[in-house]
Amino acid sequence: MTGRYYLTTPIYYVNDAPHVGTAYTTIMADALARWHRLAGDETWFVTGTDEHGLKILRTAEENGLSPREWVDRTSQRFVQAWGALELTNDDFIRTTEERHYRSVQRFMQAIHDNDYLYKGTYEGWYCVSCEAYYLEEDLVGENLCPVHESPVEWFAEENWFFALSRFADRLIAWYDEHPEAIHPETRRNEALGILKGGLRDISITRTSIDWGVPVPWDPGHVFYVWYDALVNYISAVGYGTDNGRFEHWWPSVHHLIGKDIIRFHCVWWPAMCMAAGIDPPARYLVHGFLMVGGRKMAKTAYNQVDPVELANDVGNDVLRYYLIRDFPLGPDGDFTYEGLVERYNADLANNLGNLLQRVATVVEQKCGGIGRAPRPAAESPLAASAVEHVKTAYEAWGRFSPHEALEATWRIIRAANAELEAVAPWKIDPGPEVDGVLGDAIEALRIVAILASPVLPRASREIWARIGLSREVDAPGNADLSGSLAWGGYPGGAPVTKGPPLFPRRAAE
RNA sequence: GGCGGCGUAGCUCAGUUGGUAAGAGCACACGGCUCAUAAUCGUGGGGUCGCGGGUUCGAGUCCCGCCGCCGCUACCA
Repeated sequence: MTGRYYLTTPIYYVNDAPHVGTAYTTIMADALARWHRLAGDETWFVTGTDEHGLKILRTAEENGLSPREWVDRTSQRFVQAWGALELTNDDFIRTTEERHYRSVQRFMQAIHDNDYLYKGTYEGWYCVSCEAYYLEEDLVGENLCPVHESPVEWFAEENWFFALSRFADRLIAWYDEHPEAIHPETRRNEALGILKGGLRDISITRTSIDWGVPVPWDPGHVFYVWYDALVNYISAVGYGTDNGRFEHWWPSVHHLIGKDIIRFHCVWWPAMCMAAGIDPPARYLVHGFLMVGGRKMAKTAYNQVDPVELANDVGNDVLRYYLIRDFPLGPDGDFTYEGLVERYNADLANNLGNLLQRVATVVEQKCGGIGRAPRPAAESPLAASAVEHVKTAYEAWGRFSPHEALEATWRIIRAANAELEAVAPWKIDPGPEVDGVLGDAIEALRIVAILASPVLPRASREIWARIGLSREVDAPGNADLSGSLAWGGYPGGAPVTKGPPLFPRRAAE
């Protein structure tokens, strides 16, 4: 299924620090991107930061910096966090970049040219922190913002409106024709619910500030931050600046988003695309929230865990494994340190790490440290189940269900442990039987390393090194059912080396 | 209020269009093994599938009502 795979995360608001919630989204995206590279797809993975708006302007002032200096500094926190977590994004888009300005202006100009914009007046109670207007009845206490409980301000300004209301029917029709566009289905229903409820035009420019992308046909206006932000998905691949490149990647895009921003991504954004005359994005992958002790890991809360600190503590691979194995892409999940340790000990230390260790020891004792080739599929008791689980894992990745893929992958590990137990090569003299079972076990490790590499990039490389393979475990195209993932790829004759435990057991706390 | 979703073993969850599947992993108990990170392998206990009705030869699986939790409700990531 070699194809083109353009994957995005939301761009993160630069005033906030990276937290486990944003790390979850970005790590999930990274794993999906790694899988698709592994499957031989031409892959482009982009994340970035959202850097406009009044809130940023004000915090910059509070810090005695120009907005430019402020966002240069704060966006680095994201660049550094993703670097520390060894994420493999191909680009990092910032909404304050020149290329983004040019794309936004071209894009909005196209919408304007197509007569979907008109001038109107908007006034109401405005919360600077939310960058949003509120209806009077939604305010709490003495004119306080319902989210921040801080005073709102009365704003009245003339701005440009986008005729979103004209797109409800077209969007419904489009989603009818593209039933796979939103995953999982429950989120698709939510989006359709929004559409069927009817849409209201929305104002998309501001005159009250100048920290934003200027409206090209009306000096003094800048685009409202949300509208400028969504365009990142096309500015990052050259819309209006490198159209050949844009057409290469669009619309074969997958937007990974949280369930809270469905309205913007599944309603506003495709409507904007239609208005500008380009295809709506092909697919949305909507994930749930990580909760801590049953509570939403809100970005405004103080009970946040620093994902880099956590990763430094437990290891990048381990954090990745926990987030991807324990939280299906869709529902909410409860993030706990205990859960992480439990998962780590059971799957990584006891199953995978220990399998590698015991195999290395027995190969050393019985085979002089030289790995044996696996038996042919027809003769190996392990092969049949391995092949089946490989297939399941492969398909699960394709279904955006990496947690299932990992579950299937670990079945191979269990089967390998069971076969070792059944034959007990450590009890018998060197010979064909010992060679066969050890070859099978090494072969299982080889295959598992490939399948797990999008989630455990470091450990997978280490496993391949220890079983004496020199090629890259994550070489593009290695996820190939009839190629590298087929039974029997381990050549035998390579040195198998023992090393320190891959994943030492952690004491529960 | 409206719309949508959820409620399955102690925990996290699977359960296609209703019919021998009430399951997996973890945890727990017992047994085996000792190559391995007190790891591993085997066996087992345990669930009225939120509650109450209904449809059906047969319902976690469909319908109605109720209870509990959650999301969205129209410019908060």
